[in-house]
Amino acid sequence: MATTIGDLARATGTKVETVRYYERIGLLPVPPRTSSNYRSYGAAELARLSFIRRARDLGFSIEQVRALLTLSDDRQGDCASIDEIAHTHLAEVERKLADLKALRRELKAVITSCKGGAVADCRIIEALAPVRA
Amino acid sequence: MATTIGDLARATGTKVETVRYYERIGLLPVPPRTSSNYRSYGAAELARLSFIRRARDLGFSIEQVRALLTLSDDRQGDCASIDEIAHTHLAEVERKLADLKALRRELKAVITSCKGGAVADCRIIEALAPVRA
DNA sequence: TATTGACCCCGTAGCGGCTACAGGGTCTAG
DNA sequence: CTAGACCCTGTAGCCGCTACGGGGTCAATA
Repeated sequence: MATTIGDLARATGTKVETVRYYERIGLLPVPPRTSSNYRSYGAAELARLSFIRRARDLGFSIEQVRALLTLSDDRQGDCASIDEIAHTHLAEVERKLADLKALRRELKAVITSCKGGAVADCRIIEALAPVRA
Repeated sequence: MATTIGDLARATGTKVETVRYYERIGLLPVPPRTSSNYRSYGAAELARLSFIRRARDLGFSIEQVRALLTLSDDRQGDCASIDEIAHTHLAEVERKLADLKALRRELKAVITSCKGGAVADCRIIEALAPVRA
C-alpha cells in the first residue's frame, strides 16, 4: 500500500497543507499519483521531508534549507558551503539572542515597581511615553 | 507651519508608510487635512506615535499596543491591566529566550567538527538527516 | 517663469511560512 | 448504504509592515 500525503505528514510531524506547500515551492518533488489522483510517496520523500523538518526546527530559512538540500545531493562535493550556511545561521541566532536579552532587560526596567493604583501614576505608562515626545 | 506626515515620521523614527498603516488600522487617529489634502498633525499625535514606537520596540504586538493605549487614556483607571499586559509580554520574551538558547545549543552540536571534506562525510548533513528517516 | 526635486496622496500587492477555508471527490468500515 | 475519514484544487488570511505605480503639490533655483 502506497504512502499517502497524510501518512507522510504524520510520520514527520508536518501538516498535510504544509507538505503540499513544500511541493508548490519546489522543496519536495512532484510525486506520482494513484489512479484516484492521490499523491504517492516513497522512502526518499520521507527522508527528504524529515531533513526539511529538522532544518526548519533548527531555524534555517526555507531558502537555506533549499541550499542545504541542493548541496547535500552532491555527495562528492565539498562541505565547506554547508558549514558556511550553518555558521551564518548560528551568527543570526546569536544576534537574536543578544537582541532578546537587551529587550528583556528594558522590559523588566519598565515593569519595576508597578504596585497597582491609578493609571496616571503608572510607571509603565510613564516609561513608555518618554519626555522627548 | 503644520506638521506633515514626513515630519512626524522623522521625529519618531518611523516610515511614512507605517504612519499611514497605523492610521488605517486605527492606532493613530484620522488627522485633519490641509487645503491640498495633506495630513496635518499636532503634539498629541507625536506623543501617541512615540508611545506606539516605544512599545513596538519593546516587542509588544499591535493588539497589545492598542490595549495599552486604550488603558492609558483612562488616567483614573486602575493600572493592574497594564501591569498584566506587560507581564504577559515579559513571560513571552522569556519563553522565546529559552527556545532560542535551546536552538543555539542544538545548532552548535550540529556544527561541531566539520573540517571540510566531502559532503558524504559531512557531520552537519548527517545530523540533519537522522536515522529515523 | 519654467523646471527640478522633494515631498504628499491613494490603492494594491508583496514578503515569509504557513494555515484555513470552500467545495468538491474517494475509500473503507459497519 | 451511509457516515466519516481521508484526498483533491484554489484562494484568502495571518502579522507588521514595505514597496510600488501613477498621480498631485510646493519651495527653491536658473
